[in-house]
Amino acid sequence: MYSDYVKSDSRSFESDKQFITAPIYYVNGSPHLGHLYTSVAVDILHRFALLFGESFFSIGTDEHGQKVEQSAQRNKCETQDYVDSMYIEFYKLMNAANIKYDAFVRTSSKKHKDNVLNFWDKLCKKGDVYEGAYSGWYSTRDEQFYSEDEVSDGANGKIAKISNSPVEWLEEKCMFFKLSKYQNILLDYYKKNKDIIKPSSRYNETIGMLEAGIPDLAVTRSRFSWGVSCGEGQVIYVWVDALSNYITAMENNVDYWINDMIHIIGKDILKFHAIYWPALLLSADYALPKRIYAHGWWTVNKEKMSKSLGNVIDPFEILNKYGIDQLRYCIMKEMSFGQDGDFDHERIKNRINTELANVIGNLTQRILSFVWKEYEETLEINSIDENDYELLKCWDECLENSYSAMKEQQIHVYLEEVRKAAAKTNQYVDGAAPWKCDDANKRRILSVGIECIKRMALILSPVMPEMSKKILNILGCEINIDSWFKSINYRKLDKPSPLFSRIIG
RNA sequence: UGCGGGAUAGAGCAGCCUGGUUAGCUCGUCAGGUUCAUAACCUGAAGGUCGUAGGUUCAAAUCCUGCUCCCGCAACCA
Repeated sequence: MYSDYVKSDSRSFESDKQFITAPIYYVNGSPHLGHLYTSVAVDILHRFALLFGESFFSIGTDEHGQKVEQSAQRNKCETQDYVDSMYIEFYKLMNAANIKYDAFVRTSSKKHKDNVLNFWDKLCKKGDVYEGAYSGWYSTRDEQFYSEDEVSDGANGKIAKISNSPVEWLEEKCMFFKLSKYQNILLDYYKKNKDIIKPSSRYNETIGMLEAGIPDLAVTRSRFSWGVSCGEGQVIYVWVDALSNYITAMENNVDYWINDMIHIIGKDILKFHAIYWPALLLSADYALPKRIYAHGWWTVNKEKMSKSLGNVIDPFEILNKYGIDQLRYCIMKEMSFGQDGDFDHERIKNRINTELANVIGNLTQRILSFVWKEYEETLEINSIDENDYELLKCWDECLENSYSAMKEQQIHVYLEEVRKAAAKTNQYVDGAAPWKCDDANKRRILSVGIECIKRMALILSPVMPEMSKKILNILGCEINIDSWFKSINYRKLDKPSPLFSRIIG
């Protein structure tokens, strides 16, 4: 019966590929919870996709711009030395959080700068870049020009309405990108492809911005030099520089990955990814992204996370405090992907104790230690009854539902599916009560239990790689989806120890 | 003025796009059960007129309109 079950339930999942990107982080400040969150989210989406097919994951650091230059000056060091030291912080975070990227792009690297010039060249050849003299209100802080109706009188002179940052009247020669040319093209495109920008509220926002009209973009700066020079004392606009990191990441495989770009971004950089970037891509004759997903922001105990409030969460500190796997799980479970969420130590603790220690950890422990105590040899499933079948079926559904949720970047839905299946398994063990059974039934029940543990470890491997590795090593399983339908093959177990310890106090 | 997000049991959320089972879930509370397991696990109960007023519909938490309240829109910044 079990072999029939395996046969009838083996299904092939669509094996496609994706090029998934995290933003490149601005090195003007230290890493915080937000950087950790974005990185982990993309890492999970990446690792999940890897179970079924191909995925390429890029991330990096944005190291150019006037503010970086100024920070370096304040710290009295060479700009390159300054960005090197900041880069290290982000690099460390990747290791500390077990982020398995394929490419880490530093915008100050030669490779990237060459690529930016190459990209720039394409825009110029297309005839989308023209020289103009810009006169307008310039904000150093925003690194941006504003028009007359975008500024107002502040206490100490003119300020930009949108950001309240001081502006000064400036006339400078610079190059423009014909962004307006792409306004209607993008509008049409998005209206025909409503599922590119997610969540849908961000789609609406983008349509709104496009309908409001987008003027041509000043894409060079001459007020500072820390960037990619395009001649005559001009430096390429940071966003043109930064966005093209995605091309740099693909190196020689642009043709291979370009059709499968999935950008995961914070909601603050929607405009750059949903409008500027696609326009630039069109200009350079590249394919457009197939998904742009903007996630929400963290508050801390319901307050905005900010330096002045002094409530910025240090990612290294909490990783160290709660554990890597635990924290990866908790921050993803804490908010619906796309919505804002709140960080609260009490809730993290609570979640670790209940969902991880009590449900997932304890379930694993009660089955493994039972088997460890009673059996010397392999426990394979050979016959199953109705209840066993129902339970295994439930895990298959979990797999399918998780798969479709993750196709839509619904990480929280996937995690909830797994938690539900784990709870079902606990119910099953209680109902079957193997501790009361004769040997044949005990073997049957525990073999099913082991199978469930294997599946749970497999499907959670994108979120908690270390925990999964620990279990799957015992059971002799590879981390790919074939293992789901392959029976396990293990020796006498080592004495199992709890996966997650409870946090007391 | 404006833009965006939100309002669902004591707390935190899902569901809303693609209206249709007794509106779900987690935590907490209360009462049982169980002992394989990390004082864990299982069962059951109490607790919501889904912010408000209308509209569309055979049917609305779900679609439409008005209103009220809350959060964000200085800097850092995912």
